[in-house]
Amino acid sequence: MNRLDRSFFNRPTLKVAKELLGKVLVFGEHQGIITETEAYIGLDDPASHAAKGRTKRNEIMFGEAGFAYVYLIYGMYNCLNFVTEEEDFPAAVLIRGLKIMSSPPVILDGPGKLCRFLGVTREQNNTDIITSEHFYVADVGNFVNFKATPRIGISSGVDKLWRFIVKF
DNA sequence: ACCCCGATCGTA
DNA sequence: ACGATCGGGGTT
Repeated sequence: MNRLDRSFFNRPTLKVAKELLGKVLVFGEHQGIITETEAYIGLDDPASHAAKGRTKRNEIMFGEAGFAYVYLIYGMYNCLNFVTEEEDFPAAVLIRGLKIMSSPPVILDGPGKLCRFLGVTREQNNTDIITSEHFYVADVGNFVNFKATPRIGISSGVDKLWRFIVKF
């Protein structure tokens, strides 16, 4: 497995979000192809948790690239992100879709479903994806086409086409 | 202490 | 179309 290093994540978030498509997410016994991502970028992105500055919850987004940002949404669901870009610039990529290559394959179309299946919870918040033994992303040479759309479930920043989804 | 609401999902 | 469910963050 050609595991992604910190320099992959320490780049412009739109590049990282697009290039994560087709990569393999490994979490313990589970692994799957990333099929859908969203970018959340900087203090000026109104849809980002970091839009109103640093807080206890979002401070991980201000940290070093290559760490997991996991938060609870709607009191029930966990969402998995990977922090991108330089320290002190808040940005992350939300992992929204995964295809588990079992037989038959399992399609996980949604950030909450994906975390529930994998068993990702807030215990994984702040995990270093670059050095963790059981939690990382690998490049297996998959090439994918994708399309860009507005992000899902947000009420501002709808003009930005920062959701990326593989085309079959 | 209180209130509003959210990067969702399953059911109707 | 709507309810579940609860913590984050702002306000009193």
